[in-house]
Amino acid sequence: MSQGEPGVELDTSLGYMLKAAASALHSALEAVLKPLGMTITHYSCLELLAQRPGLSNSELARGTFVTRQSMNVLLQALERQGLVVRPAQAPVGRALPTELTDRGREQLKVASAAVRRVEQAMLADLSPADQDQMRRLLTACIASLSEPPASAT
Amino acid sequence: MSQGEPGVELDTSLGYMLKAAASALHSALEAVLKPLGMTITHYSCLELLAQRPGLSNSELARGTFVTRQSMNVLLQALERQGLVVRPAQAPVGRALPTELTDRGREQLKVASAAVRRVEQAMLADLSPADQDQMRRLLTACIASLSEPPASAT
DNA sequence: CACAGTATGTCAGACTACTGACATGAGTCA
DNA sequence: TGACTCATGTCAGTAGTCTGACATACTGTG
Repeated sequence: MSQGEPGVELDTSLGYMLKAAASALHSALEAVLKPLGMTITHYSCLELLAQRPGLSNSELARGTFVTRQSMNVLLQALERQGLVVRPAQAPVGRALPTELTDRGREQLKVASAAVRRVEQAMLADLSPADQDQMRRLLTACIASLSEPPASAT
Repeated sequence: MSQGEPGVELDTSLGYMLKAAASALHSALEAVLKPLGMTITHYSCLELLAQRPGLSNSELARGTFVTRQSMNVLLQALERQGLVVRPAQAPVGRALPTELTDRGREQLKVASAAVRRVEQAMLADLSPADQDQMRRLLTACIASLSEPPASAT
Protein backbone atom coordinates (compact mmCIF):
# COMPACT_ATOMS: atom_id res chain seq x y z
CA MET A 1 0.00 0.00 0.00
CA SER A 2 2.87 2.36 0.80
CA GLN A 3 4.33 3.84 -2.33
CA GLY A 4 7.04 6.22 -1.24
CA GLU A 5 6.24 9.93 -1.36
CA PRO A 6 4.50 11.23 -4.48
CA GLY A 7 5.52 14.69 -3.27
CA VAL A 8 2.18 16.11 -4.21
CA GLU A 9 2.07 19.10 -1.95
CA LEU A 10 1.16 17.82 1.48
CA ASP A 11 4.84 17.48 2.24
CA THR A 12 5.37 21.18 1.69
CA SER A 13 2.16 22.55 3.19
CA LEU A 14 3.10 24.57 6.25
CA GLY A 15 -0.38 24.10 7.67
CA TYR A 16 0.04 20.36 7.52
CA MET A 17 3.57 20.50 8.90
CA LEU A 18 2.46 22.71 11.75
CA LYS A 19 -0.22 20.18 12.61
CA ALA A 20 2.30 17.36 12.37
CA ALA A 21 4.74 19.10 14.70
CA ALA A 22 2.02 19.96 17.22
CA SER A 23 0.78 16.38 17.10
CA ALA A 24 4.26 14.99 17.70
CA LEU A 25 4.74 17.36 20.63
CA HIS A 26 1.33 16.43 22.01
CA SER A 27 2.13 12.72 21.89
CA ALA A 28 5.52 13.20 23.50
CA LEU A 29 4.05 15.30 26.31
CA GLU A 30 1.25 12.81 26.87
CA ALA A 31 3.81 10.03 27.14
CA VAL A 32 5.74 11.73 29.95
CA LEU A 33 2.73 13.18 31.79
CA LYS A 34 0.56 10.07 31.82
CA PRO A 35 2.84 8.18 34.26
CA LEU A 36 2.46 11.20 36.54
CA GLY A 37 -1.32 10.94 36.37
CA MET A 38 -1.69 14.25 34.55
CA THR A 39 -3.16 15.36 31.23
CA ILE A 40 -1.59 18.10 29.15
CA THR A 41 -4.28 20.63 30.03
CA HIS A 42 -3.93 19.67 33.69
CA TYR A 43 -0.20 20.43 33.52
CA SER A 44 -0.70 23.58 31.45
CA CYS A 45 -3.10 24.93 34.01
CA LEU A 46 -0.67 24.41 36.90
CA GLU A 47 2.25 25.86 34.94
CA LEU A 48 0.24 28.92 34.01
CA LEU A 49 -0.78 29.44 37.63
CA ALA A 50 2.82 29.15 38.79
CA GLN A 51 3.92 31.85 36.39
CA ARG A 52 0.85 34.07 36.71
CA PRO A 53 -0.67 33.57 40.17
CA GLY A 54 -4.25 34.72 40.62
CA LEU A 55 -5.52 34.04 37.13
CA SER A 56 -9.27 33.48 36.83
CA ASN A 57 -11.02 30.51 35.25
CA SER A 58 -11.62 32.34 31.97
CA GLU A 59 -8.06 33.60 31.79
CA LEU A 60 -6.69 30.12 32.39
CA ALA A 61 -8.96 28.82 29.66
CA ARG A 62 -7.61 31.33 27.16
CA GLY A 63 -4.04 30.59 28.20
CA THR A 64 -4.45 26.87 27.69
CA PHE A 65 -6.55 27.12 24.52
CA VAL A 66 -9.69 25.45 25.82
CA THR A 67 -13.16 26.83 26.58
CA ARG A 68 -13.93 28.29 29.99
CA GLN A 69 -16.42 25.45 30.48
CA SER A 70 -13.71 22.84 30.07
CA MET A 71 -11.37 24.74 32.36
CA ASN A 72 -14.12 24.99 34.93
CA VAL A 73 -14.49 21.20 35.01
CA LEU A 74 -10.73 20.81 35.34
CA LEU A 75 -10.42 23.45 38.09
CA GLN A 76 -13.12 21.74 40.15
CA ALA A 77 -11.16 18.50 39.91
CA LEU A 78 -7.89 20.21 40.82
CA GLU A 79 -9.63 21.85 43.76
CA ARG A 80 -10.94 18.48 44.99
CA GLN A 81 -7.41 17.10 44.73
CA GLY A 82 -6.09 19.99 46.77
CA LEU A 83 -3.80 21.30 44.07
CA VAL A 84 -5.37 24.74 43.73
CA VAL A 85 -7.58 27.01 45.81
CA ARG A 86 -10.21 29.58 44.93
CA PRO A 87 -11.98 32.00 47.27
CA ALA A 88 -15.64 31.25 47.95
CA GLN A 89 -16.53 34.76 46.88
CA ALA A 90 -15.13 36.98 44.15
CA PRO A 91 -13.19 39.99 45.49
CA VAL A 92 -14.39 42.01 42.51
CA GLY A 93 -16.79 41.15 39.69
CA ARG A 94 -17.35 37.45 39.22
CA ALA A 95 -13.76 36.37 38.53
CA LEU A 96 -12.28 34.01 41.13
CA PRO A 97 -8.48 34.39 41.41
CA THR A 98 -6.92 30.92 41.57
CA GLU A 99 -3.75 30.03 43.48
CA LEU A 100 -1.54 26.96 43.62
CA THR A 101 -1.28 25.08 46.92
CA ASP A 102 2.01 23.65 48.18
CA ARG A 103 0.80 20.28 46.97
CA GLY A 104 0.08 21.75 43.56
CA ARG A 105 3.54 23.32 43.37
CA GLU A 106 5.07 20.01 44.34
CA GLN A 107 3.26 18.09 41.64
CA LEU A 108 4.09 20.75 39.09
CA LYS A 109 7.80 20.57 39.92
CA VAL A 110 8.09 16.98 38.72
CA ALA A 111 5.91 17.52 35.66
CA SER A 112 7.66 20.73 34.70
CA ALA A 113 11.04 19.02 34.63
CA ALA A 114 9.69 16.25 32.40
CA VAL A 115 8.08 18.75 30.02
CA ARG A 116 11.27 20.78 29.85
CA ARG A 117 13.16 17.66 28.82
CA VAL A 118 10.69 17.04 26.00
CA GLU A 119 10.98 20.60 24.75
CA GLN A 120 14.77 20.44 24.83
CA ALA A 121 14.70 17.16 22.93
CA MET A 122 12.49 18.80 20.31
CA LEU A 123 14.99 21.63 19.90
CA ALA A 124 18.08 19.44 20.03
CA ASP A 125 19.11 20.13 16.45
CA LEU A 126 18.25 23.82 16.47
CA SER A 127 20.86 26.51 17.12
CA PRO A 128 19.96 29.49 19.34
CA ALA A 129 19.62 31.55 16.16
CA ASP A 130 17.27 28.93 14.73
CA GLN A 131 15.16 29.08 17.84
CA ASP A 132 14.91 32.86 17.61
CA GLN A 133 13.87 32.48 13.98
CA MET A 134 11.22 29.98 14.95
CA ARG A 135 9.83 32.31 17.60
CA ARG A 136 9.60 35.09 15.05
CA LEU A 137 7.93 32.88 12.45
CA LEU A 138 5.38 31.36 14.83
CA THR A 139 4.56 34.79 16.24
CA ALA A 140 3.91 36.08 12.73
CA CYS A 141 1.62 33.14 11.94
CA ILE A 142 -0.35 33.59 15.15
CA ALA A 143 -0.74 37.30 14.52
CA SER A 144 -1.94 36.78 10.96
CA LEU A 145 -4.44 34.13 11.98
CA SER A 146 -5.80 36.30 14.78
CA GLU A 147 -6.64 39.14 12.44
CA PRO A 148 -10.13 39.29 10.96
CA PRO A 149 -10.45 37.60 7.52
CA ALA A 150 -9.76 40.98 5.91
CA SER A 151 -12.72 41.27 3.57
CA ALA A 152 -11.99 42.68 0.14
CA THR A 153 -12.31 46.47 -0.10
CA MET B 1 -7.18 40.69 36.65
CA SER B 2 -5.05 41.24 33.56
CA GLN B 3 -1.66 42.61 34.45
CA GLY B 4 0.28 42.95 31.24
CA GLU B 5 2.92 40.35 30.50
CA PRO B 6 5.27 39.43 33.35
CA GLY B 7 7.44 37.87 30.63
CA VAL B 8 8.21 34.93 32.81
CA GLU B 9 9.12 32.37 30.23
CA LEU B 10 5.89 31.17 28.72
CA ASP B 11 6.22 33.87 26.11
CA THR B 12 9.49 32.43 24.91
CA SER B 13 8.73 28.72 25.22
CA LEU B 14 8.71 27.24 21.74
CA GLY B 15 6.56 24.38 22.94
CA TYR B 16 3.93 26.81 24.11
CA MET B 17 4.20 28.92 20.97
CA LEU B 18 3.87 25.85 18.79
CA LYS B 19 0.71 24.92 20.65
CA ALA B 20 -0.60 28.46 20.31
CA ALA B 21 0.00 28.52 16.56
CA ALA B 22 -1.59 25.12 16.05
CA SER B 23 -4.56 26.20 18.13
CA ALA B 24 -5.01 29.39 16.12
CA LEU B 25 -4.83 27.42 12.88
CA HIS B 26 -7.28 24.87 14.23
CA SER B 27 -9.80 27.56 15.14
CA ALA B 28 -9.44 29.30 11.79
CA LEU B 29 -9.93 26.04 9.90
CA GLU B 30 -12.93 25.11 12.01
CA ALA B 31 -14.48 28.47 11.28
CA VAL B 32 -14.33 28.01 7.51
CA LEU B 33 -15.16 24.29 7.45
CA LYS B 34 -18.13 24.38 9.80
CA PRO B 35 -20.37 26.28 7.32
CA LEU B 36 -19.54 23.52 4.84
CA GLY B 37 -20.69 20.87 7.29
CA MET B 38 -17.22 19.39 7.70
CA THR B 39 -14.83 18.83 10.56
CA ILE B 40 -11.08 19.23 10.20
CA THR B 41 -10.44 15.48 10.30
CA HIS B 42 -13.22 14.99 7.76
CA TYR B 43 -11.51 17.44 5.40
CA SER B 44 -8.04 16.06 6.09
CA CYS B 45 -9.20 12.59 5.18
CA LEU B 46 -10.63 13.71 1.83
CA GLU B 47 -7.56 15.80 1.02
CA LEU B 48 -5.25 12.92 1.80
CA LEU B 49 -7.29 10.60 -0.39
CA ALA B 50 -7.20 13.06 -3.26
CA GLN B 51 -3.43 13.26 -3.13
CA ARG B 52 -2.78 9.60 -2.32
CA PRO B 53 -5.64 7.50 -3.76
CA GLY B 54 -6.03 4.01 -2.38
CA LEU B 55 -4.81 4.64 1.15
CA SER B 56 -6.08 2.22 3.77
CA ASN B 57 -7.87 3.07 7.00
CA SER B 58 -4.71 2.78 9.09
CA GLU B 59 -2.66 4.85 6.67
CA LEU B 60 -5.28 7.59 6.63
CA ALA B 61 -5.26 7.55 10.42
CA ARG B 62 -1.50 8.07 10.54
CA GLY B 63 -1.71 10.81 7.94
CA THR B 64 -4.33 12.74 9.85
CA PHE B 65 -2.83 12.12 13.30
CA VAL B 66 -5.73 10.20 14.82
CA THR B 67 -6.07 6.55 15.83
CA ARG B 68 -7.20 3.96 13.31
CA GLN B 69 -10.30 3.42 15.46
CA SER B 70 -11.32 7.07 15.07
CA MET B 71 -10.61 7.00 11.37
CA ASN B 72 -12.69 3.86 11.03
CA VAL B 73 -15.73 5.62 12.50
CA LEU B 74 -15.18 8.58 10.20
CA LEU B 75 -14.74 6.42 7.10
CA GLN B 76 -17.98 4.58 7.82
CA ALA B 77 -19.76 7.92 7.97
CA LEU B 78 -18.11 9.16 4.77
CA GLU B 79 -19.09 5.89 3.11
CA ARG B 80 -22.73 6.33 4.16
CA GLN B 81 -22.64 9.85 2.75
CA GLY B 82 -21.31 8.52 -0.53
CA LEU B 83 -18.09 10.53 -0.40
CA VAL B 84 -15.72 7.55 -0.43
CA VAL B 85 -15.86 3.90 -1.43
CA ARG B 86 -14.11 0.80 -0.12
CA PRO B 87 -14.17 -2.69 -1.62
CA ALA B 88 -16.14 -5.27 0.35
CA GLN B 89 -13.10 -7.52 0.41
CA ALA B 90 -9.43 -6.74 0.74
CA PRO B 91 -7.44 -7.39 -2.45
CA VAL B 92 -4.48 -8.35 -0.29
CA GLY B 93 -4.09 -8.74 3.46
CA ARG B 94 -6.75 -6.92 5.45
CA ALA B 95 -6.16 -3.38 4.21
CA LEU B 96 -9.08 -1.88 2.28
CA PRO B 97 -7.91 0.70 -0.31
CA THR B 98 -10.19 3.73 -0.12
CA GLU B 99 -11.13 5.95 -3.06
CA LEU B 100 -12.94 9.26 -3.41
CA THR B 101 -16.23 9.33 -5.27
CA ASP B 102 -17.17 12.17 -7.63
CA ARG B 103 -19.34 13.54 -4.86
CA GLY B 104 -16.36 13.39 -2.49
CA ARG B 105 -14.14 15.21 -4.96
CA GLU B 106 -16.79 17.85 -5.41
CA GLN B 107 -17.14 18.49 -1.70
CA LEU B 108 -13.39 18.55 -1.30
CA LYS B 109 -12.97 21.13 -4.02
CA VAL B 110 -14.90 23.78 -2.09
CA ALA B 111 -13.28 22.92 1.22
CA SER B 112 -9.81 22.81 -0.22
CA ALA B 113 -10.12 26.33 -1.58
CA ALA B 114 -11.25 27.62 1.80
CA VAL B 115 -8.41 25.87 3.60
CA ARG B 116 -5.88 27.22 1.14
CA ARG B 117 -7.10 30.74 1.85
CA VAL B 118 -6.60 30.20 5.57
CA GLU B 119 -3.10 28.90 5.05
CA GLN B 120 -2.20 31.81 2.80
CA ALA B 121 -3.57 34.24 5.38
CA MET B 122 -1.39 32.59 8.01
CA LEU B 123 1.69 33.06 5.84
CA ALA B 124 0.80 36.56 4.69
CA ASP B 125 3.73 38.22 6.42
CA LEU B 126 6.30 35.53 5.61
CA SER B 127 8.65 35.78 2.64
CA PRO B 128 9.34 32.69 0.53
CA ALA B 129 12.68 32.41 2.32
CA ASP B 130 10.89 32.60 5.67
CA GLN B 131 8.58 29.80 4.60
CA ASP B 132 11.50 27.61 3.61
CA GLN B 133 13.09 28.31 6.97
CA MET B 134 9.89 27.35 8.71
CA ARG B 135 9.69 24.08 6.80
CA ARG B 136 13.24 23.28 7.81
CA LEU B 137 12.66 24.13 11.47
CA LEU B 138 9.40 22.21 11.78
CA THR B 139 10.92 19.21 10.05
CA ALA B 140 13.79 19.24 12.53
CA CYS B 141 11.39 19.42 15.48
CA ILE B 142 9.31 16.54 14.17
CA ALA B 143 12.38 14.41 13.55
CA SER B 144 13.77 15.05 17.03
CA LEU B 145 10.44 14.26 18.69
CA SER B 146 10.06 11.06 16.72
CA GLU B 147 13.37 9.68 17.91
CA PRO B 148 13.38 7.52 21.02
CA PRO B 149 14.09 9.44 24.25
CA ALA B 150 17.81 8.67 23.85
CA SER B 151 18.65 7.16 27.19
CA ALA B 152 21.90 8.30 28.75
CA THR B 153 24.93 6.20 27.79
C1' DC C 1 -31.21 56.22 37.62
C1' DA C 2 -32.39 52.76 33.90
C1' DC C 3 -30.72 50.34 30.19
C1' DA C 4 -27.96 47.71 26.90
C1' DG C 5 -23.63 45.46 26.18
C1' DT C 6 -19.96 42.68 27.75
C1' DA C 7 -17.50 39.32 30.73
C1' DT C 8 -17.67 35.81 34.04
C1' DG C 9 -18.92 31.17 36.55
C1' DT C 10 -21.52 27.18 36.19
C1' DC C 11 -24.74 23.33 34.91
C1' DA C 12 -26.33 20.06 31.40
C1' DG C 13 -26.19 17.44 27.16
C1' DA C 14 -23.71 16.07 22.86
C1' DC C 15 -19.76 14.98 20.29
C1' DT C 16 -15.09 13.57 19.09
C1' DA C 17 -11.25 10.97 19.86
C1' DC C 18 -9.16 7.75 22.84
C1' DT C 19 -8.04 3.04 25.20
C1' DG C 20 -9.08 -1.82 25.50
C1' DA C 21 -10.16 -5.95 23.23
C1' DC C 22 -10.77 -9.41 19.64
C1' DA C 23 -10.45 -11.70 15.07
C1' DT C 24 -8.22 -11.97 10.58
C1' DG C 25 -4.39 -12.11 7.22
C1' DA C 26 0.69 -11.80 5.90
C1' DG C 27 5.49 -12.59 6.84
C1' DT C 28 9.36 -15.05 9.41
C1' DC C 29 11.72 -18.89 11.12
C1' DA C 30 12.63 -23.40 13.00
C1' DT D 1 3.98 -27.56 8.38
C1' DG D 2 3.26 -25.05 12.78
C1' DA D 3 4.35 -21.30 15.99
C1' DC D 4 5.36 -16.66 16.47
C1' DT D 5 5.14 -11.76 15.36
C1' DC D 6 3.14 -7.91 13.31
C1' DA D 7 -0.33 -5.00 10.95
C1' DT D 8 -5.01 -4.37 9.99
C1' DG D 9 -10.30 -3.74 10.60
C1' DT D 10 -13.75 -3.37 13.84
C1' DC D 11 -16.74 -3.28 18.12
C1' DA D 12 -17.46 -1.49 22.78
C1' DG D 13 -16.75 1.57 26.65
C1' DT D 14 -14.48 5.79 28.51
C1' DA D 15 -12.61 10.40 28.87
C1' DG D 16 -11.90 15.16 27.46
C1' DT D 17 -13.73 18.96 25.19
C1' DC D 18 -17.34 21.38 23.01
C1' DT D 19 -21.96 23.93 22.38
C1' DG D 20 -26.11 25.67 24.54
C1' DA D 21 -28.14 27.96 28.24
C1' DC D 22 -28.73 30.74 32.40
C1' DA D 23 -27.65 33.82 36.32
C1' DT D 24 -24.61 37.34 38.02
C1' DA D 25 -21.60 41.50 38.02
C1' DC D 26 -19.13 45.46 35.93
C1' DT D 27 -19.15 49.34 32.31
C1' DG D 28 -20.85 53.02 29.57
C1' DT D 29 -24.58 55.88 27.76
C1' DG D 30 -28.97 58.15 27.62
